[in-house]
Amino acid sequence: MVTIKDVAREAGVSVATVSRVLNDNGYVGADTRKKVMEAIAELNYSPNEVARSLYKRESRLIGLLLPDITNPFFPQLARGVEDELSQAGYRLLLGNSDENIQKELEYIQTFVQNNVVGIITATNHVDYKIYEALDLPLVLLDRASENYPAVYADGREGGRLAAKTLIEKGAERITLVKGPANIKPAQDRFQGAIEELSRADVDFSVLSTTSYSFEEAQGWAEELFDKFSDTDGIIASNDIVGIAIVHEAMERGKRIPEDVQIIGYDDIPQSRLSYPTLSTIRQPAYEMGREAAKLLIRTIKKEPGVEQTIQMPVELVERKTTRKE
Amino acid sequence: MVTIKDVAREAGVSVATVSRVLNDNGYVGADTRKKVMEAIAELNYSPNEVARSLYKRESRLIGLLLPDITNPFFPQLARGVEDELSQAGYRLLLGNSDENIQKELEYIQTFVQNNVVGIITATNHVDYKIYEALDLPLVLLDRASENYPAVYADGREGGRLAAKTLIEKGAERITLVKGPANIKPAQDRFQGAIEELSRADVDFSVLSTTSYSFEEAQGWAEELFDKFSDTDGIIASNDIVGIAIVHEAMERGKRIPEDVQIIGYDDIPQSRLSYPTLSTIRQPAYEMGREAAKLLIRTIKKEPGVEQTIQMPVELVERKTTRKE
DNA sequence: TTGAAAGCGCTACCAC
DNA sequence: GTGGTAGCGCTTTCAA
Repeated sequence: MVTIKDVAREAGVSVATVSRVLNDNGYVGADTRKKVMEAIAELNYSPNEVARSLYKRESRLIGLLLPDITNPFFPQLARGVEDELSQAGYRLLLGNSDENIQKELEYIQTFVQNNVVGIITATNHVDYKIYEALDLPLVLLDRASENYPAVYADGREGGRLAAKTLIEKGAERITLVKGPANIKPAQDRFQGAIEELSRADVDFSVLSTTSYSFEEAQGWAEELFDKFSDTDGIIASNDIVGIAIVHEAMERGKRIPEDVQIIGYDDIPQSRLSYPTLSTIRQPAYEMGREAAKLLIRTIKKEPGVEQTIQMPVELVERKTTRKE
Repeated sequence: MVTIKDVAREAGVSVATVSRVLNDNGYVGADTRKKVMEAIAELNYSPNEVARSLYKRESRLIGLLLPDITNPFFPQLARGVEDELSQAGYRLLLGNSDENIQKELEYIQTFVQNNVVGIITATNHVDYKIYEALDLPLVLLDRASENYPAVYADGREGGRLAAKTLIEKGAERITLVKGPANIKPAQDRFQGAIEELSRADVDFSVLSTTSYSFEEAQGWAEELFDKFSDTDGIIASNDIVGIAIVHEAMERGKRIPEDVQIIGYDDIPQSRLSYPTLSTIRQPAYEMGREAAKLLIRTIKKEPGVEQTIQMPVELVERKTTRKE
């Protein structure tokens, strides 16, 4: 490993001087600087971030905690975060929590141990003491909170929009799929839909589910049609479940959208590829990731007047599983 | 921040002793150990990984470089890597390269700067000098190489299997979709398919594509049916493209698998959710991630007799886009 | 404008 | 068994 000492020796100066040119602060004579630059190039030196981090008590690392990167909504978020962060010179320490508080604690701890300068987390456990005790910029992603800056889309509004859409498009026996109880955004959109449905003059029923996953989505779809075979409008808990429902409806020979309309949530990339293509409520995941990163960076840099919360717009994407008029 | 000094003071011992109980090496009296443990608990101390890393010249960090986490094949790999690694006490530094050598270089450099103990990379650029110069355990994931340990599935065999399957199931005018030229595994499976197709007594044509992405998959599918409207068997470059093709075939009123059979590649989770469900060549992505992590850990620990290469089995998953007999 | 040296938090060597 | 201390690679006073 080539260190700052080697560079100093090569350039015939002290390490202090090398450090100065490295960080571009303090006075350095033009020719000295040149010598140092040459030595750096010559030795192909690049500074040890760990030593820097130790001295300054802060690294260029940021911790990102996500429930499960395997769920297609999250890679979008992650990518948004990364693109913004890496551009600003930060690197990402990634953890999957599986919504499991234990894992979450462990990751947060190792983030701290590694001197991260900030944390972005999609957690349902913000109110645990570990977050309170955290002496670090924290931004919530895809989650709202009273106590921390957050970037999220308005789930309640999204739920309302989904319900309203189906009602307007003439669905009369609506089935609402309720996502996992422990996932906050799932409940928000559910509440929004309930609100709108209750207000309107339609029959509706609720299918309660406990996961968002590919593995089980098929099961929920089957259960749905077994229990509510005459439903003519389905509000899915997310696009994965939505796509599974579309699939199951086709299997059962239902005509979409004539017999049954289906609306998803999230607008994950593959919802454009289902057959028929899935109408859905879009959350701008990639942009949310970027915004969260930007917000975090501004907080880290202590820029004045940084907003506490960014609520991203939710939007209806009409495709082929809802009627046209 | 509470440091080892604070613990030492609290426990009335020296930092050396605290360090010994922390690392569980050297002699420590039972009662002394107890006092130290209590002090640690009392102060809620956890050691600074950065300081450790600096002294030992190695961290508990591992760099993972992937082309694009947004492509649904990679989260599976990433998750496999993470699950195995985190269990062994390592944490993940993540980077997306977009197959871009510049970004790749930058990430590798920051991995090194952060004292990672090893790197897992899915790169097409192994032969660049940066990897050569790397004085770190490296394992390739989803890529083969003569020079480095690697975990991958046999793309050639997979390509053959895809072609063989379609031929056996009676396709007579096969269209083979060729993936991006710069992506090694895409070419392997293509070559395998070509090989098998050439050997058999069938007509076939090739559609050349330059991406794997959701955004463009739809376009490739349309182009395919525009150019080869009478094809009765399609070998997709991956499942994304496969799903897009299934979708487009349905749009065009083709019966699947009667009029046209389609076979994908990868077995990403959503291929079970297309309509009809996509037959495909499965790569065990999650397991590949795990194996890569295990291999890396064994290399780091310098265990004797570590295999250089793990070739994972490729497997036909028959679903509804291929005929039954 | 430059260099010497302290110190970031930790580990490991050497004394006792 | 335990403590003192050098030193990991760097940045930043402070003096010169």
